[in-house]
Amino acid sequence: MAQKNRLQYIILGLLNIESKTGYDLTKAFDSDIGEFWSANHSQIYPLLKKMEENELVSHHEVQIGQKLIKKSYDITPNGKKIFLEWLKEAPEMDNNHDEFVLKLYFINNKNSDLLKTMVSEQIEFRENKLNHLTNQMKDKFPNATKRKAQYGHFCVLKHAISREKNYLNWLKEI
Amino acid sequence: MAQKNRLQYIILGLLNIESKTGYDLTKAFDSDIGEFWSANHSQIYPLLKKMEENELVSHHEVQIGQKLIKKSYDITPNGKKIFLEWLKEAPEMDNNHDEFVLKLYFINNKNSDLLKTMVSEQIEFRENKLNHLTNQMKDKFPNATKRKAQYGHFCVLKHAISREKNYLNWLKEI
DNA sequence: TGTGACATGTAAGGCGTTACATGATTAA
DNA sequence: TTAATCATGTAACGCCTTACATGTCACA
Repeated sequence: MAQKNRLQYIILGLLNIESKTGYDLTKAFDSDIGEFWSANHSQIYPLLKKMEENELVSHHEVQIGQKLIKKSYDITPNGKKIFLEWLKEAPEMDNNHDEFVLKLYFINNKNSDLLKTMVSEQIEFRENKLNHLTNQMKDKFPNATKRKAQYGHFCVLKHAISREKNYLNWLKEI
Repeated sequence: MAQKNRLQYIILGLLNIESKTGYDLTKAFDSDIGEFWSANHSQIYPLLKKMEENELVSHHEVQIGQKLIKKSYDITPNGKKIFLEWLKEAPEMDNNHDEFVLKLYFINNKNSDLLKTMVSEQIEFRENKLNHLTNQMKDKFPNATKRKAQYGHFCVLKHAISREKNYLNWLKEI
């Protein structure tokens, strides 16, 4: 029944860069990562706890002021292993989230084979999608009358097409 | 504590076009609507039941073969009212779903004031976002060295920027 | 001395996915 | 006659949002 649990991998990816607190992670979702994923602190803190139980992360305490002690989380060797395995799997296409972009975020070597494979697979996937969409456009809106009768639908379809074209251009640049 | 419950509005919008069965609605999410929203039949059937209890929809039965009886759902006057109220509200910006595109899908009159207002508000919103992203780009990737060190992050940000530009072009065409 | 950012949690409940279940109809 | 599609449900469970709750620290 297992669902994707992608938040876990994002956290591992972020901790793989450097040790962070729950608060730091929360902020990351409001800035960088926020561009393609969101999460609240109320989701992050319990998950970190669970991940620590599963030995994917550990934490050390950092004294800040007189009283405040931060918990800074670190990725464990096992966590790294799990993260890298996930990164290598083919990204799943989900309507709501783009797992390809998510994985790309964590790939920093421009010349890695993984990157090349992922990009070319993604190009193929997107080309199929674009093809499907342009066919839909031809079928549903062959003339101005139909375009007018369902203007909203027409606009949305046009949007999807231009989005895919733009996506492809971007992919080909990489 | 109420969450958005946008699926309900999509169903109302689809039934507002014409009477449909749960199966028809399910199929709609695999084609047209699937471009920007997804839903499974296991979510749709119980929701239709609940919506009928709340008098947003009703159903009539249609005999198909010897034994099979379909339930075709119709929007009620109250359902229409609720749907139109939702359509008029400013779309909320959510990281996962684009409520603007969703609402646009249901607007068929090219010259409606509602469309004009929504589009211009959306343009403003997207321009702010684009601005914010280009600033981020300047801050984080001022030179080739930094772009190389975090190549994935750089690509993702470039993607977000080109996506927003593309979105704006599309909006301005409408 | 008070405001805003930092910091960390828990609880309730709705939303969405996956799986389980069953049966009818149509067309090859 | 059998496979694909049509058609309609329920159950389990994880994910996510909203709200509740508390306290520290830096700076003006």
